[in-house]
Amino acid sequence: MPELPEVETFTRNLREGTAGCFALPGRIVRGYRLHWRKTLASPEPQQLDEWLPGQKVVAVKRRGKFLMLELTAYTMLFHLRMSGDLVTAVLGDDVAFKHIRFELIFKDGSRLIFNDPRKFGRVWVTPDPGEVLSRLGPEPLDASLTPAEFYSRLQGRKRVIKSLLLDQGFIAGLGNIYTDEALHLAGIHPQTSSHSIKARAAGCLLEAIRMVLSEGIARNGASIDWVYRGGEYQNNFRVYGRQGMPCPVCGTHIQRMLVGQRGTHICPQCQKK
DNA sequence: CCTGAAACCTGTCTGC
DNA sequence: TGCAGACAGGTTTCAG
Repeated sequence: MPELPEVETFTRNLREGTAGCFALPGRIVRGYRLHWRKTLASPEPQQLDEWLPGQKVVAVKRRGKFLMLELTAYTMLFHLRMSGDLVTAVLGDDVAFKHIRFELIFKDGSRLIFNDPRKFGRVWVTPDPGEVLSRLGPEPLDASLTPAEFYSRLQGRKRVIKSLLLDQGFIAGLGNIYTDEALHLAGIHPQTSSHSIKARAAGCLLEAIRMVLSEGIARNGASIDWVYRGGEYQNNFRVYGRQGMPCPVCGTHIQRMLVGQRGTHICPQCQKK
């Protein structure tokens, strides 16, 4: 489900609290419950029995599409993949979620619930989060990624631009929605070879990526179907899911195509090869 | 190194 | 109403 803006929204809510979601920092872990074995990527469950009790939540952070709970001596990482959802509740609450895969239980009886219908989501606990995050590319919103650096990275690869933007090792956090939106905003056809993008266009693309991600964060992410709720960015889509509808820039009908086996939405007028 | 296909899963929607 | 098939915000692995 979620891309960078949606994970950022979860992160902010769990760090600071919001209506219907309480803040995690300061809570002490009592234990956990694992309802679907594969959801726990690492370590083995018996290792968690040893590691988790007594750990305090020190901070809640995001890196790419990973949400990180920094504990006293370990880091717990969540990847929500296609349908993961993180919600808070109190022990004993009758929770309406039908697909709970993992729960983190705190000493005060509160709990963090990982609900995930499609079972693609994963949880890691590790003393060194670098083990899980080492292959990620740069954060798109981090100022240390300069237009010159971004251009140079594009030049170093010879791939279809949309597939490259979806590659988390190239840049971390973009998914199918924000990639389509950014390419449209930058006026770049998704099948353009990364190698052929000029410095000026690369600068536009980086700027477009930052615009759509910032706007997504400002609107608490995008809610499209039953999976994720609470976001408003779906009301600002320029092309995603709008096949047959007019381009907001020129009025041409938006087309849907496949690029790297992913549904892709373009304005054929604004995004020429 | 690059691409496409398949696998991992369940839920929803469309068309017959 | 029932049912098959397509499709879904992601990532990994494998064949060519």
